Amino acid sequence: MLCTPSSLYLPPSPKPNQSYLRNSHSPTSEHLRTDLLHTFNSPFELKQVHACFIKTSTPLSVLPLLRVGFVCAFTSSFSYAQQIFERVGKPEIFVWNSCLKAFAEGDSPIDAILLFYRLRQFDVFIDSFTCSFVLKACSQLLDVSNGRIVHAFVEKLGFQSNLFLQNTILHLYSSCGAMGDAQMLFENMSQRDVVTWNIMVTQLVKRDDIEGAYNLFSQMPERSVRSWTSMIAGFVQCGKPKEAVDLFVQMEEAGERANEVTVVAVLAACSDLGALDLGRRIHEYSNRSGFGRNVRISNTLIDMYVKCGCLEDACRVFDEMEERTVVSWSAMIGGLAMHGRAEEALRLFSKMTQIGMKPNGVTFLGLLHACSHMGLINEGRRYFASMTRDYAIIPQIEHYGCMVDLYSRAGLLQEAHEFIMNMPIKPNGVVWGALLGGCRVHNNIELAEEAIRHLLELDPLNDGYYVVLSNIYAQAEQWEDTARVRKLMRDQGVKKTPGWSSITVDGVVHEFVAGDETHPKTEEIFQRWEKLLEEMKLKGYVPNTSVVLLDMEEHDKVKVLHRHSEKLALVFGLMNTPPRTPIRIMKNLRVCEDCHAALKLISAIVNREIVVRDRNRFHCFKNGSCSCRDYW
DNA sequence: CTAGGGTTAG
Repeated sequence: MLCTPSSLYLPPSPKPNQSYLRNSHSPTSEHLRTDLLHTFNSPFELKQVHACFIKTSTPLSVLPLLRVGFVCAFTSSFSYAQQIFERVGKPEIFVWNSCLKAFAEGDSPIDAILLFYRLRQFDVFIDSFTCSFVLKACSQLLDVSNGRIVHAFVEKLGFQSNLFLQNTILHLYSSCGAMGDAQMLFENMSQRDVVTWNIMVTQLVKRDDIEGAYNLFSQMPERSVRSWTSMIAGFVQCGKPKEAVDLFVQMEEAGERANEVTVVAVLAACSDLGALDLGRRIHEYSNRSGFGRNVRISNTLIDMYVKCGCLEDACRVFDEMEERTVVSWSAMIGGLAMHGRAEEALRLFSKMTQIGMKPNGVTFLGLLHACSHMGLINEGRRYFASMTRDYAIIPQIEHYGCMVDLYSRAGLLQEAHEFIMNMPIKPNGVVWGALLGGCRVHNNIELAEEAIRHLLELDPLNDGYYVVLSNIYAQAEQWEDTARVRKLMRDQGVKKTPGWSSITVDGVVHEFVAGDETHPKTEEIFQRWEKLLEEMKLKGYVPNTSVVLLDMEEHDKVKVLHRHSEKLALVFGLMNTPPRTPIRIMKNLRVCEDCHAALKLISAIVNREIVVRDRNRFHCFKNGSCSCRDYW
């Protein structure tokens, strides 16, 4: 087999710890470049170093053996390395194992596999450590074929009872998606420990089998923090943040202390739920536990505060970070965009590039969001062009979605349509949906019908598109067409997702569904609403019933309108929180025009800040206006 | 010198 390392050069060691070669008075300096000791890249250079060592009576143990291994393993000098290792006085396999570990954990795990074959070729004695590192490399590469070969070696060498190796093999099969093999191995293992179970739980989660994962989790004879964390992270990943939080509470009750990874997972759950109280509590816990400088935790905190509507807190976390990654910048830029603060998002981006931080695709998604939310057409165009030209980032379908959204919202519907037709990748439901949304705002029935033709094919079960279309017809007073859309929905078995809003008061989440009269405080809520309504009317509020699609009398439409979930949640919030405190509401759908107008007026009447987290952005109502500047 | 969990987008 031809063995060539995946990269010709290893990066030099960060800090040479032998300083006497750097000393200019040393006789070695004229024979040996000072940095060569740690950076030799060929057997020839190695021999130069070696010769110098002999001349200066330097012990061979000073040689960086990982480098010797790397340089010799893939050249004809394999036996040269063997000779050196012999003289260093360490068992040969010990040194090769260190090389394997470095390769397996570095950025070229393939080299570990290649080295393994070299070791076999030279009849080097293989031990259990060798197998574990090569197996790790196979897992990293999702290379189950080579993994099976190593597995066979493990059997042949009689390591069946080595639990470490069994776990590594289990990890190999499960992480490569060979769940059948993994399952069989798991069931046949003569002994298992907590790691065995954790591997299974984690991998089942990764395969989207959350039930299977939780089933195993429940059966575990003992659990470690990692078991809890895997399961919590699993619930977050599959969109069940409530379950994640519940499990976290159980974990605390079980007396297990959260570590950094747990904190990240729970904070992510808080972001999804908009659970600000818990988020703050975890933030304090994290600081108390000394996790304050963990970059990933800070990144997740930024996102948590952003999604809980506390942009200022997010900024504070960002500002106080000692070290920031591209994720930190992207999270902050995306957060500003979500809150409609486009100028600041763009400014942050230039600051980012000024300090030499390289943006990635997600950064640009945030920027494009900022532009589309605020109608910055030219800037959006510029950034879209720049990402490929200046940063070699290939736009993904999400970026195209943003661009179509940008054009469509701004009313450039023809451009949006042309843009879709010229896309190098197949447009998805989000892309056509963005065009459809623009058609509603700008009343373009023809293009809306074009969009829906594609949407019926791409995403026929998504109720949102039908609703938007019937909205468009309703606005044009084409009632037969709205009826037709309703029939289409019935035929397809699609039902409109009920709108709900939630508000947290004193740590308790109150949920309101549109039209809901089951809340114990319903009577008081309606009374308070009627009072508010009078004041709103004095300020010029007129119910906008065009958003009600049901076929009914006008005054019934008004009734439906006034039972929209965000209105219920808001009134409940006004009744149950101290005056002047901000009110935060979460909503599963987008805010309708009527609620938007109503909330603006109410914010002025009651002199409160009302923050609403919509399906795709934030609205911050204050003194009668909204942070989205009515562009959404 | 050996095994298992984590962040931005949706």
